[in-house]
Amino acid sequence: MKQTLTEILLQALSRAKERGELKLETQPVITLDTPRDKSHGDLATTLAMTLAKPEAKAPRKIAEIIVGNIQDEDGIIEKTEIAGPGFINFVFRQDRWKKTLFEIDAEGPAYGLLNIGKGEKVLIEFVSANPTGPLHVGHGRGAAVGDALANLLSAVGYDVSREFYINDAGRQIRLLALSVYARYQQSFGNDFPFPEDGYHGSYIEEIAQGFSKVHSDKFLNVPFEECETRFGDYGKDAMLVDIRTDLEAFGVRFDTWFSEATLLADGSVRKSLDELTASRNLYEQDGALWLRSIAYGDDKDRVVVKKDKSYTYLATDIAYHRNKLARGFKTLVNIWGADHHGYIPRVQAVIQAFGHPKDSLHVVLVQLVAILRNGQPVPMSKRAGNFVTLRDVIQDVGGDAARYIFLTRRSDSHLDFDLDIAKEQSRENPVYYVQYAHARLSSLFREAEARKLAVPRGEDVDLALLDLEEEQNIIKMLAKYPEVIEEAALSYEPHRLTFYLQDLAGLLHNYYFKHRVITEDTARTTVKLFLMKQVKTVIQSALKILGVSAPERM
RNA sequence: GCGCCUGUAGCUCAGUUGGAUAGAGCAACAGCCUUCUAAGCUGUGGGCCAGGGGUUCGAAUCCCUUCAGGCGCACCA
Repeated sequence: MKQTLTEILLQALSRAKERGELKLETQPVITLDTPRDKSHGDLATTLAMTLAKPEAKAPRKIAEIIVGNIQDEDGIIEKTEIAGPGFINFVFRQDRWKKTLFEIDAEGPAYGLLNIGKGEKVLIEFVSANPTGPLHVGHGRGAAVGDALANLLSAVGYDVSREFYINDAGRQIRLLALSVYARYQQSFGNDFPFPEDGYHGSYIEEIAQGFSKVHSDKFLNVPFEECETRFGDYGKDAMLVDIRTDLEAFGVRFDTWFSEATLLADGSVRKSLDELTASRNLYEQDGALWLRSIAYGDDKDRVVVKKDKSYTYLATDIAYHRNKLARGFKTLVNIWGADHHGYIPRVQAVIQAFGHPKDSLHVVLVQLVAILRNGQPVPMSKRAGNFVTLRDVIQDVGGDAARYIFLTRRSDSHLDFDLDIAKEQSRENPVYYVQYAHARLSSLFREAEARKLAVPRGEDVDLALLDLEEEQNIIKMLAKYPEVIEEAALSYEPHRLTFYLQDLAGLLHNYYFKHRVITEDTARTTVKLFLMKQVKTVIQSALKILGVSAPERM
């Protein structure tokens, strides 16, 4: 709808130019918005006002010229109106709106899906939690946002892969190994000192127990240095199983689990650094090897190989991102905790050093989640083993509610997750409002079936019978769905979809309360059922993208 | 000290990328079930969009500045 009107306006502009009524030295961008106030029409443009200055004419005058040149060959416009300082408001003919109902009916679950991405490959990396402890709520937020975003990008035609990057190299794994080793020793009564900065959570004891079940006391007299990888691998694998289980319970599945350690093992890191040295993106100074990140907009150059010849974290990240690009992904999306924001320019520098445009890497920052209990913040420290796990939250408030809470906020805004409120108000949680709308519709169709009413198809209905204002509003909301999908996907903001759903469900509840769908009037019943069918389709589609279930009964 | 994010109703948050009279959900108050699910609907109250300055036809939105909160500023990962 927006598109056809844009074309009509473009034609009007070129006609005005031909006639010499407008100069149009530069082609203006045509923006069309849905006005807040319904009396301002279905769509409005500020075109005349933006042209006022370059044309040196009064905005209303320009608006008149534009309107005078509009040719509406297909007859979709009911009314055009110049308002206020120079808005041009358009009202569409009602039958044009109603066509969207046929579209939805014909396309079913495919309604709203677009092909902006044209099958281009996108890699979205998210969660990527260290395999040294269970997932906490913050990871849950990242998982919800990443998964919904992946769904959105698929919906607009990208070929999306989900990836979990496993930080299985480096000091934290050694620390994990030592923590498990210590608990292992202790479980046999040995007075082995627990590392001060080790992982104190009770899950370490469980891992140690699991280890002794497999290996019994075989390693009791082996010094840590000789069996570090044994304990490290065991602990890491156990944690990964845990993490994967939690994510699946949360409805999130990854296409690939990418191990950092393999980058070191197969020489990728060395190869990447050689490549960057050859392209003069690395240089040596003070015995260390540096990346020229300043050249790409970072505020300082960064060390990749330390004086002692060991790699920094950035070195493996260089290899990792090179690997991503080599796999043919044109767009890389990384979902990071907001505390990593300082790291963005560095990685964008890496991308550019490999000859790719800066914006082929898009980082979505997700603010950390503050957990509240009894209105008080719960201190969280992974080392101290004191934190609220994702698993706890799923058990407490349910996966659907948790996902929805995460997705009802812009990802870079702070989030207070009050456990008590989430639990107490779980029946009044906004997610139920939307799900309830779906359950009501399902129930409606069960009732229709019980009365032997067929689910109507396009050819059976007379849309002229949809004459209520509430019905108009619902239809217009349904027509907006593709735009919402597009905007949410292209701005990487899945929360927009939750707000849309909220609005749509609100209209539905209001309509459902005021008007009966199934009545003695067969023709009206049929067409109303037809409308309801399309609402159900859209709610289902949107909930699916958010990763929230659409229950048939509640 | 430098940088990033945030500041909108009592609370939690949206705000169509600069548009017309700033919205929703909770919470509060007053109503609505004989009829397709009341996890719903209707109504009321509630605002110096943190403060100040600027840009222009027009600012919650862009720029400058002050204040407040959070987070970063490693040859850690």
